Amino acid sequence: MDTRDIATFATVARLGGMGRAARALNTVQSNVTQRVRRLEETLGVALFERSRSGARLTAAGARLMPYADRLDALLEEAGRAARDDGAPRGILAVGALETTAALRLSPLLASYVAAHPKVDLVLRTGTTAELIERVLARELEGAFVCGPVAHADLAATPLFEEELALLSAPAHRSVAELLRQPDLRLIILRAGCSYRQRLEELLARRGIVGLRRLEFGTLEAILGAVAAGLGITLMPRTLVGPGWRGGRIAVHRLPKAEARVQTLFVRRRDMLCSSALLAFQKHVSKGKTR
Amino acid sequence: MDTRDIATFATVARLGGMGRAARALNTVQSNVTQRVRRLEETLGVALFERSRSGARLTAAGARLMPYADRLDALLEEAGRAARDDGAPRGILAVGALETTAALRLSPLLASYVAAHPKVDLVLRTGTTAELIERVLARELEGAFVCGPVAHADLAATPLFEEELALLSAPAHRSVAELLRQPDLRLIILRAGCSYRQRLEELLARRGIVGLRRLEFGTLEAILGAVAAGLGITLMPRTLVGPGWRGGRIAVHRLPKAEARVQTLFVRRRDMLCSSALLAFQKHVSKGKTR
DNA sequence: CCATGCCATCGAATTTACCGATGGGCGTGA
DNA sequence: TCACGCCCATCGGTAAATTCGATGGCATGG
Repeated sequence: MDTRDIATFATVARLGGMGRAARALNTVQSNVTQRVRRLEETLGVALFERSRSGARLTAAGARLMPYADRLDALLEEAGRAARDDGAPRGILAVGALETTAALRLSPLLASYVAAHPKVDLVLRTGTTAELIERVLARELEGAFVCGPVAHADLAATPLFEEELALLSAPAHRSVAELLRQPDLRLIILRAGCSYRQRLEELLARRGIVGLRRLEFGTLEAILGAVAAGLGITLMPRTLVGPGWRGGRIAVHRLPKAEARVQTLFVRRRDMLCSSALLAFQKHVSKGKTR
Repeated sequence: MDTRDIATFATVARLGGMGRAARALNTVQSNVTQRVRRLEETLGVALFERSRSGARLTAAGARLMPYADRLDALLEEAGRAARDDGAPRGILAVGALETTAALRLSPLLASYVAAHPKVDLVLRTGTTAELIERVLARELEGAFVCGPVAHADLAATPLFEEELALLSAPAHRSVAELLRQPDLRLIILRAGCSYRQRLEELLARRGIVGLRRLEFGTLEAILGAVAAGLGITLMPRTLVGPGWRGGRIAVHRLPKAEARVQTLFVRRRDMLCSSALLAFQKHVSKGKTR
C-alpha cells in the first residue's frame, strides 16, 4: 500500500470518477485506473462500483476512506514534526473574528512578527462557524472564536471576555427607547456571524422579531451605517473607539448576562502544535492582561 | 514522502546502521542510502548522523521516529478495516495466562472456532506483563490478564473472578500448619508470573521470606510436584479438578481479600477491533456466566 | 442514431528503483 | 605503522515500475 495509491483512491472517491480524479491529479485516466486496481488487488476487496456515470465507493471503500484522510494528515504532521526544531518559523495560519482582530489582535500580531521574524503569519477572518470549520479541516492551526465551543476534536482555551453593547445613532437615549423605534434595522457583518444570532435572540427576548437586516462587509462600514442612523448593531463595547465617540454613535450597555461573550482560542486536539503556534499562544496569553 | 522510505528510515534507526538495515530489508546498502537521502531531501533536514560505526538519529530523526511507527500501524489498520466486512474471518491472535486458558478458555475457544470457522485463532500464553507488552506492540489483538491494569493506551473489561488458594501435599491440614513447615518451597510456573509475586507477598505478610523456588513450565508439572510434596503453590482453587481431588492435593482456602484475583480482557484503545475480535468478546462475555 | 462521458486495456516511452562495484574515512589489531 | 574490517557515499548499467496516449466497449441523452 503506497501513499500515492491511497491519495489517488481518496481523490477518486471525492470526485466520484477516475477521469475527474485524473484531471485533478494532473495525470491520465489509465493511470488512476491502474493505481486503484492495484490497491484493490493488494487489499483483496473492491473499493469502487464502476458505472457509466463514474465510480462510487463500495462498503469496503467507505471503510477505507477515513483512513486515507488520517494517513494524509499524519504524513503531513510527520513532516512538520521533523522539520520543526523548536525555533518558530514557517507559515502560521490562524483565524479570528473580524471584531477580535480589530479589537485585540493588532498589537499582539505586530509584536509577534517582530519577535519571530522567520514566521510568515497568515490571519484569516470569518465567523465562528467558518473558522471552526477551517480548523477542523486543518487549514488553520488555530482560531480566535466566540465561546462556548463544544467539540470533541477541539481544544479551547479562554482568552478574552468582551462586553457586547447595542450601538445606535445618538438620537436614542436608552435601550428601551431604542427598541420602541418602529422601523428598526439590524446591521450585521455577515450571514452566519455569531453576533447576529445573539442580537436576534436578544431582541426576541424583548418581543421583537422579524426585523429587516442590512449586511456590510467591514466593521467600519457598519459603524458608519449605525452613525448614519440606518439601524442598530451588536458589537463589543470597546470597539467604539475615540474616533466614534464624538457623539456619532450611542453605546447602550446591556445586562451582564447578555453582554458577556468569551473569546476562545481553539485548535485541533490531534494536531501537532508547531513551534510557531506554541510561541504564538504564549505571546497571546502573556499579552492578554493588557 | 513514501511509506517505503519511512519504513527503511525506521529500520535504519532501529538497527543503527544502513548496512544492517539493508540486510534486514533484503536489499543492498546503496539502496537504503538513497531512500534515506531522498527522505532527508524532501524534509529538508538531516535525519541521521553518519559515522564509522553506523548511523545515529539526529534530533529531527528522533522527532520523526514516532510518526514512522504510527504510520505503519495506521496503514496496517486501514488494510484490516477495508478487508473486514463484518463477518469474522482471518487471524485472531489473543493472549491468556496459562491458568486462565486451562480453567476458563477451553470451552469458549472450542465453541468460538466452531461458530466462526473462517477465523484462525491463535492463543499465546504468558505472564500478565508479557501479554500486555505484546498487546501494546500490536502482536496480539487482546489478552486475558490479571487485574488490576492501569495503562492509558489499554482498555480493560473485567471478565472472571478467581479464588486463589494455597495448594500443598495432603499431609498438611491447615494453612497455619503448612506455613510452619521448615523447608517450604515455592513452586512457580515461570519467572514474572503474577501468582508468584502474589504468593511471596502473601507469605511475607505472614513473616515468611526467602524461600527456595522451583520453576516448572506447565501447570500439570506444578500440580504433580505439589502432590509429590515438593512444595506449595498458589493457584485458582477450581484449577484442582476431580483428577487431583482424590486426596493427592490439599486445597487451603485463603481470606477473601487475599484470594480474589480478577481476570480482565485488555486491548489497545487505539486499535481497530476486528469483527473476529468483536465476535470473540461477545462470545466470551456471553459464556462467562457459566 | 450519433455524440458524449465513463472505464478497461494495451504497448511504447520514460522515469524510477535496484544492484554491484568502487572509493574514502576511521577505528582495530597484528 | 600498516593492513584489515566495517561503515557510508557515489556511480553506471540494468531491470522494473510508472506514465502516457490511443483504442474499444458501454450506457445515456439529445
